[in-house]
Amino acid sequence: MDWKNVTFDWNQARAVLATAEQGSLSAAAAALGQTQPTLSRQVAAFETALKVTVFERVGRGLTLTPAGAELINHLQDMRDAALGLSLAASGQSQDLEGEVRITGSDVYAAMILPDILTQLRRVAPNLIIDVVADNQIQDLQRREADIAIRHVRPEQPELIARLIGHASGSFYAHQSYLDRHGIPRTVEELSACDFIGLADVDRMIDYFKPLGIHVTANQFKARSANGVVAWELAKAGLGVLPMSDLVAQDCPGMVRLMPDLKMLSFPFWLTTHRELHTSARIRIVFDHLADALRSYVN
Amino acid sequence: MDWKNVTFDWNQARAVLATAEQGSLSAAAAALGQTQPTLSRQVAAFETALKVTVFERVGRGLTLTPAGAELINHLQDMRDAALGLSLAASGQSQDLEGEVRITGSDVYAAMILPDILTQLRRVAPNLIIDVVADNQIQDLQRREADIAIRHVRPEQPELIARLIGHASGSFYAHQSYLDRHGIPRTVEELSACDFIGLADVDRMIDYFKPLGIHVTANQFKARSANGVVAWELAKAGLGVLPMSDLVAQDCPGMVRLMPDLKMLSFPFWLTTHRELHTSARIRIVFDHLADALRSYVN
DNA sequence: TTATCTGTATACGTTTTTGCATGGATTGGA
DNA sequence: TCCAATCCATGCAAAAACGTATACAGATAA
Repeated sequence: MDWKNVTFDWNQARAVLATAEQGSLSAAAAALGQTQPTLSRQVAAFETALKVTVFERVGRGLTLTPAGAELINHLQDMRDAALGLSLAASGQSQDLEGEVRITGSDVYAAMILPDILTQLRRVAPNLIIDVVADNQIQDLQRREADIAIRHVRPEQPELIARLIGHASGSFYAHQSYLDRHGIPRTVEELSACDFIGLADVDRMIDYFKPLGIHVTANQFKARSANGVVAWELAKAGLGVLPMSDLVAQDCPGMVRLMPDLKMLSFPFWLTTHRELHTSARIRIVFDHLADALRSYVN
Repeated sequence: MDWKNVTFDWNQARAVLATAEQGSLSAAAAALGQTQPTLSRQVAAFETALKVTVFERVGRGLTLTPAGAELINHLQDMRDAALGLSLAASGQSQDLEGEVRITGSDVYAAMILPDILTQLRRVAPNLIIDVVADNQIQDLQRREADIAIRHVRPEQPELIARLIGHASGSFYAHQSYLDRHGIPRTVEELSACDFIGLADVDRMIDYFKPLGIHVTANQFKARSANGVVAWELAKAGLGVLPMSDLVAQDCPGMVRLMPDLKMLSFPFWLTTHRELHTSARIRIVFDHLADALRSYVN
């Protein structure tokens, strides 16, 4: 590597960019937390060093010369890289340590969060992540968790919520079940299947009705309030279970039933308490979760 | 724009990258033209400012920590942008002025160079470009030109030559000619066409023979030693003319004959004299021509 | 026109950064 | 084991950069 072409003063380059974007040396100085004379000298020194007149001094304010305009894109590239560096560094910072508690349904906690947290480990290795897997919604204001992944918007206006996107769900059954009972191709055939029950069978029955699926409680031949267990029951061929497509799609042997059936799509909300604004620790986890979940949903 | 995240010392960032890539503070200092204590302090200050331990001091030499490794890509992005800035700035430099004489065949000079020189104007606005359009090969050592675009490698070993790539040629005729005489679909039919003559008709006849095209001098019903004129004669429908596909492809009305005919492909050489090594003026034109021609050829 | 506001350039004392010299520490080979 | 080579950290004086204060210039409005 030949460094000779890169030994100009990079801080002066930043000063030039700030001046160009802010429109004046004074504004740039304020933005960068320096003084106007400093910016003035840095910009002048940059022009001398690279032998390019970047600005035309026209009375009050400076104007970019055509030569300067050709350089701006490169300066912006430098700034963007510096911004990326800053973000990465704040993740790697030794100061960024401590515990962040994330809550989500047991299914998401078991099926989706591990991958995301593996990526997060790279970005912020000193954080300790506590995953609270519970289908009951935790109370963020009482600090039962710092960040919640839920399908409902929180009611409390004190909480900060970000809509990640919408996910869809479908009915799934294992191939072994379908081999024995046939593949249901209509809502009527589906209504005759065995189902796996989640926490509240009556709520499930009510939830199925608008889809045209009419079942009775005794069709729920296997039950578990734990979503992961219920999913395993379905994988064992014990019946049909509605499941988020996100979770189900990578599961071999499980067949998505009636793909044309329009199941309700449900929103993905990421919620946290006000400390998001003051805690870099929580912010970086929140932002990373938002990014990662968004890429899962889309 | 919020500059707070970017106000760390960018020169320190460069010091960190150089140290990481060179493997030691001493080597980095030598590469950057500074001293080892300076680098030592810059790296330490960077680590303090961003609260990241980038290097592990292990006896002789430093080793990147995992946290540091996460930052290297961003640092390289910054460096790459700085390099781009440096190149652009050297083009825009007020010092980069004077004349550069480029020679090439009249066809390339008229049909290809203008576009390339328009781009070059943006990159190096203070240069004066003199285009020597001549089908005779100019003598670079006698400074009849600074840079030559040719299809032959220069014999003199004192000259610097770069192979740009290979271009192909084909026979072309105007639609109006083909309307009158029909489209030749075999070498025999092509051998019966009228041709446009360039400088030396006998050499053209010899050149056609290995392709299976046998013509006589009196089939060259129109002639010009000037390639652009010959091309215009062909566009007027006066006959068939072999032409570089590069030049011909964007010419409406001109039809490429027998696309399956394997015409010889010819190399593109960019040649200059030794001053390339000492003149930024010539170097930037040479490099820009090489880039632009390469994108034309490929 | 004049007063005022906004913005840039320069002088000067202070702070920060740099290079030189040096000491301490580790590695590799005699 | 000892020596030489290599490399990093630190003290100190010189050099460079910075901030404060101020002077100067164009734009705006009374």
